Amino acid sequence: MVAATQDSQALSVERIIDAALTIADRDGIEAVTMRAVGTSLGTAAMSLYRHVPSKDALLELMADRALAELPHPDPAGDWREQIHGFFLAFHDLLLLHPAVARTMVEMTLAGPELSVRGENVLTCLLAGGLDEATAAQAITALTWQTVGGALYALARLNPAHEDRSIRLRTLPKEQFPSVYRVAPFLEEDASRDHFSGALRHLIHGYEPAA
Amino acid sequence: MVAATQDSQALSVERIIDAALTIADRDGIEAVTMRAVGTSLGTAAMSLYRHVPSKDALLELMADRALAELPHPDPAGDWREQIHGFFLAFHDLLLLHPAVARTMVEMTLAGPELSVRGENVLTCLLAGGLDEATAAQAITALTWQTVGGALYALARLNPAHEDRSIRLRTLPKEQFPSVYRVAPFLEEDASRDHFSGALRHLIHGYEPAA
DNA sequence: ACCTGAACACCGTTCAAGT
DNA sequence: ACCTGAACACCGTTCAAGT
Repeated sequence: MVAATQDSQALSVERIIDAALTIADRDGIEAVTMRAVGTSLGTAAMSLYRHVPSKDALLELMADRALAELPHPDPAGDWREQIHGFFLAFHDLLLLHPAVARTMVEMTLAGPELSVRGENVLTCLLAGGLDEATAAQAITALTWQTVGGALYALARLNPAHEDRSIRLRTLPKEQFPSVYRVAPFLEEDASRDHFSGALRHLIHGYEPAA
Repeated sequence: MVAATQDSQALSVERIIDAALTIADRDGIEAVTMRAVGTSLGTAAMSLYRHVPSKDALLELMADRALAELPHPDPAGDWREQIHGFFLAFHDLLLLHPAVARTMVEMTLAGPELSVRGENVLTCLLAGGLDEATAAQAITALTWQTVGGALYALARLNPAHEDRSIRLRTLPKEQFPSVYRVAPFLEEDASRDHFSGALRHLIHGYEPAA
């Protein structure tokens, strides 16, 4: 009649995805092991396999769940602004859920949440006057720019990055004059504004010739 | 004068890198284990640790070795052509060495081979009239576009990709009209020309205002 | 019928014992 | 001084035995 404890609550795909995302956001994607997810739900690791076929499938489900927080670009608005806003939000979301960025490069995602946004993005691009071939190319380019930019920002956030800055400064100044001229901008925090600017350049590159 | 031993038994960092790259190119990055590399050289896995501090370090060394095949962009030539040619060659190289593409997103690479090309790329961009901040942004954007594009092409080459095409066609046609309009271009082989075109758009986006 | 402990076939890396 | 087998602390996943 009365459930013994909250931990003994029925297992479900939803609860498994939630638990895995919590671990990933807190301790990183490498902390997401079937044993750890099981333990956090008070069950054996093997019980998860009744609801999820494999760890890879779980990673995809986690990504699609996180992607559900993305806004929907509005084809009625100015296409440049809609595209810019959407991919900036995408970038922000990947920084919040580093595990999703990693999953996106490991697997080719095509979950329901991403599909719906894809439809809207393509509608915006077509409404902006891009032909079908160019729109296909643009959505790919924008996505990789976003995932790449997020991975780059994430790499700079972790401690191991210090090594890289140090290595940059050990390059002989005479042989690397351009690196030294640009270094202050390469070393500055990979900020939201930085990515936002790159995004505007990319969108500008796809502007149909007037 | 000590004879340079062509002796196949003499272990060295160079031979370890070569053996690891051979395995990676033939069987994929997941086949690169310390045990496998050791076996292919006729030694125990543990012997490798005398020449290489860790597996991660080996992966970085492998990437830098492969990157040595890259051309050097020429700051004296037209900057658009030089940049385009260099990143297209970069793309080709990543398709030849899939392991390198993976390593580039896992770690922040800054080996000697990449540093030299970075200097030349930046010199081209500065010569093209980009200011320091924009040049820093552009080299990052171009790199991620290239790595992302290569990973995307590689993902389409492996068998698991079929699932994705199938999933795309199961979307309800009425709710995904734009996806269906663009689908033929999304599904066509991610060819060299496809990437080349995206690269031109990106470079065009960074063209200084006349 | 559902759950799970033990086990399997792997990893990277440590360490002490081998030559 | 060099090398390496065994071992440690992990993985994802299978499977048969438990309830």
